[in-house]
Amino acid sequence: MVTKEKNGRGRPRKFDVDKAVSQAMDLFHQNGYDGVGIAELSKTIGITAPSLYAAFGSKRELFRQVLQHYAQTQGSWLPKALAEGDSLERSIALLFSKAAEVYSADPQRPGCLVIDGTRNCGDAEVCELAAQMRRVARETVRDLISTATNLEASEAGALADYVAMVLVGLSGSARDGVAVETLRASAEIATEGFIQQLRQYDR
Amino acid sequence: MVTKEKNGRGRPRKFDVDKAVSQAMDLFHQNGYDGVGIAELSKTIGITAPSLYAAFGSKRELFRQVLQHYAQTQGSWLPKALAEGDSLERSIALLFSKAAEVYSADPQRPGCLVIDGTRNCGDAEVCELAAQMRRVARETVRDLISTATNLEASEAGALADYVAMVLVGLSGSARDGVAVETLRASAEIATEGFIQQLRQYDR
DNA sequence: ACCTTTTTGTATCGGTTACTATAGAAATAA
DNA sequence: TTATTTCTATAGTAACCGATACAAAAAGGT
Repeated sequence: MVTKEKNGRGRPRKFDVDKAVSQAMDLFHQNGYDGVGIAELSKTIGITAPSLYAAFGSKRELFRQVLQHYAQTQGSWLPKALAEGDSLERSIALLFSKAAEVYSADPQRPGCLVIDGTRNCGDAEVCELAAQMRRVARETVRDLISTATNLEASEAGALADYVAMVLVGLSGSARDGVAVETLRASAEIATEGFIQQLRQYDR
Repeated sequence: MVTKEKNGRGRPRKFDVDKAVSQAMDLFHQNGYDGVGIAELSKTIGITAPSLYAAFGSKRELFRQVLQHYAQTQGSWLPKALAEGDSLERSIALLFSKAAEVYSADPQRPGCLVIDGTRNCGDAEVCELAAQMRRVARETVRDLISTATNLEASEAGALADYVAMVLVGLSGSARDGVAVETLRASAEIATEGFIQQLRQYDR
């Protein structure tokens, strides 16, 4: 990590903040934002509630840091997959198949934290945090489509919305317990739909 | 309704049970199972908590009745759409486009209660109730595919899983606030993927 | 009128939620 | 050492969770 706050004068803290964020990420990924309580968080991290609040301010702020950490670790496959393909079709195919694998890789933490971590969440601000990250991801996909083709903005947008819808479907299905191979098969069919529509736009 | 219990001996109840189930359905659809409390339920229905428990037994039992009511009203479009199309391709196209409309018809209750109502739900039994209904829907789709084509069981199953994944994607996207037209466009692309894969299997 | 049955409202149960006031413990700086 | 800073633990806040004990109220049966 870049932020390595130098030790001040006071008593040094007994736990690793980065590790705590990572542990919190796992919990939120498993049970969603509302499904994880301060008691479970502090117990898992191994500190008491006041220490947690001294370090992160609030459950909401902790989740904000968790989302950033997620984007830099678990969620980093998305921009990578988009950059790897040698063509737009291959990039999307890679995106969908990678999603199928990643979303079902850990049976205890299926799906995507950004997509499903705040579903049915009562805290509107927390929902907005995840929504913003989803918007960024959608724009990344849309920009790739725009730069790789000569499509109109509305057409590139429609394709990006379709990609987003498929990712939501794969994440939710993984959360419902659908197996990897099943997910991958659905991802391939979804890829064919994308290619088909792309060619229809492109002519 | 069929069940019209004749008035017994005791004090007559002051509220309509069916109407109460309908109101509870709306609340659960809006905020998910865990997102609705007994206080909100009883306040909306217009009764006190003891009356609610006397009529339904528990929050879990109330939700069970809500799911059945949902299947008979809001969710009845699914088997209808599957039966209406004059071909398998048309049936799936109808299914997806109908889903896009229904899931975003009411901005206050987007998506599907069965798909997203128990997402991140802490009660495992309640999750299983919804999961069972999803399984029934998947089998309905699979049976239609099997009877309409000469595909192997695994191929029909893969197509049914794809259809389920798309429905999850449409419901979740609707819940994320995606507009009707956007949803419909994604549904059409998803339909093309289905048709493409169907033809590939069929040859 | 009296008894039985069922629903009603009041008031509350124990448990959990996110969060914090207070004070002591452990480190550094002077 | 003394003072300052910061973390830690104990204990507790008010509000909410699902679910109830209790008794009065309102109906039918006899």
